[in-house]
Amino acid sequence: MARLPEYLRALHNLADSGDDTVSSEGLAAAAGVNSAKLRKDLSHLGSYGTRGVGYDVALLIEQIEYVLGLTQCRAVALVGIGNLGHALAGYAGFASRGFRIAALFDADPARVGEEISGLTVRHIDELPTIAAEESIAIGVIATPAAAAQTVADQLVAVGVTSILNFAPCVLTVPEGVDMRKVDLAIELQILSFHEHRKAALTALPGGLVGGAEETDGRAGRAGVEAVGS
Amino acid sequence: MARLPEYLRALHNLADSGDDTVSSEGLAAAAGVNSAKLRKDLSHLGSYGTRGVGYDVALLIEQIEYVLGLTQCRAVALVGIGNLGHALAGYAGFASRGFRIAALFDADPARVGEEISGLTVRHIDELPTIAAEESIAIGVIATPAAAAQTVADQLVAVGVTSILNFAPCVLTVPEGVDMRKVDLAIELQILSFHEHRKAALTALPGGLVGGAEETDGRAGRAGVEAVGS
DNA sequence: TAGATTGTTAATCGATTAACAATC
DNA sequence: TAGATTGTTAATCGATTAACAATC
Repeated sequence: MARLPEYLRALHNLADSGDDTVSSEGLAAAAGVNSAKLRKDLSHLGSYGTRGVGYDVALLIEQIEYVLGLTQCRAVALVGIGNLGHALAGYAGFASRGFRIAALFDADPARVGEEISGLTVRHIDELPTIAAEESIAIGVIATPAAAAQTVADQLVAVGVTSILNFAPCVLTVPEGVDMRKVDLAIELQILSFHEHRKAALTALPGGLVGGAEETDGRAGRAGVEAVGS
Repeated sequence: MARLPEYLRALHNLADSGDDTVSSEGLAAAAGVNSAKLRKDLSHLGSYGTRGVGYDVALLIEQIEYVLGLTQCRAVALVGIGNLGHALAGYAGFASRGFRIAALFDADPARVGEEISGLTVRHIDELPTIAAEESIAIGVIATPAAAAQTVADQLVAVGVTSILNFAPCVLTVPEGVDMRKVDLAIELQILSFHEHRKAALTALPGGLVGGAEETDGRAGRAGVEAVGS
């Protein structure tokens, strides 16, 4: 299911290129996955392909958008207008994919009142009022870690049941509230691990260097997968 | 392995609280995982716990940092200094967790020369020179999708073997180059799916409302897991 | 010794994927 | 009909987790 958005993006690209039909092989390549996996994923949506032909691009876009609930534009509240919050507020990719940033909040009075791409930053205390006015569906937390749990509680209190957390901490929410997390530093740390591993491999006594890079790479990956990467 | 950074963060919090020992149960709770999973993960690093006592916080931090290769500070090159690039360049969370943003690049001459938190934006053509000077270990791509593959190729050409991609597209890199992807719009689309599902559940004919929320929530989750979320 | 907690086993579960029958 | 491609089966693989022996 988490792969449907990736398929959707690939399908939009295909539609823009003028293709109106695509095989599982072709779409899988565009989305960077195995074609059997793609067919299995799509079969969960129902049967929208034609054997011997492929999938109708426009129809599949329609179906995936329906399943993802993208046929209605969802209102997003963004809390924490620091560096990252500023970037998210101005990120064009949200609007172009069915989301509307409907309100910006911060706890710092110095930031309240600032205008960012057409929206005024409100104080977090105004959340209940504005959440009702704008029927906020999704909350995005871009505050420091210390404030994040309080903000999550406030979002839940006004009825938000989907939260995207950028703060580097674990948040607790009630059953029924969906929470996703993006931690930029953790992404780098995972890459750092791979760097470290690759460095260790090339330093191995008797290890091959240069031309044998591919083979080494494969061996290294297998080792990583064994510890659960 | 992808969970080690999360454990590390929890351990740092514990150390700051003055704890010098922690049980698998306690650390698992702080990191938001099952304690059996945590013990299994840690056992892959070697045996650093004491039966009947728990784990030594300082020792475990040391071990995880070693495995993740965080004992050396890694130099990061950031390419694409738009909205998101600005935020990443100023993000304090990188420096505090063992990474140094060593260079900023953009292809737009209008952006070259701008100064952001002490660094001057360079033209992407200067990448080969500066990558060598700063021994860049990790590349971060925050360009529009259309430019991302070219940038990835350029990074690979100067010897970067770890890339974090924020552009909403699939990138192809040679064997041996590690690639991670963060797509902010996809995160929202996944939340949108859950919103859609929850709305469908409450609208079910004969569906329970109000007090039965928890039970509904569980049923909903089970249904989602069945389609592979 | 008694209590606590790790490290590991083994069972379970879900995700992946090759292969192929169904069918356009 | 022949070729192509889906939808599904079944085998495989890895990840999760309860349970417990080892041991501090």
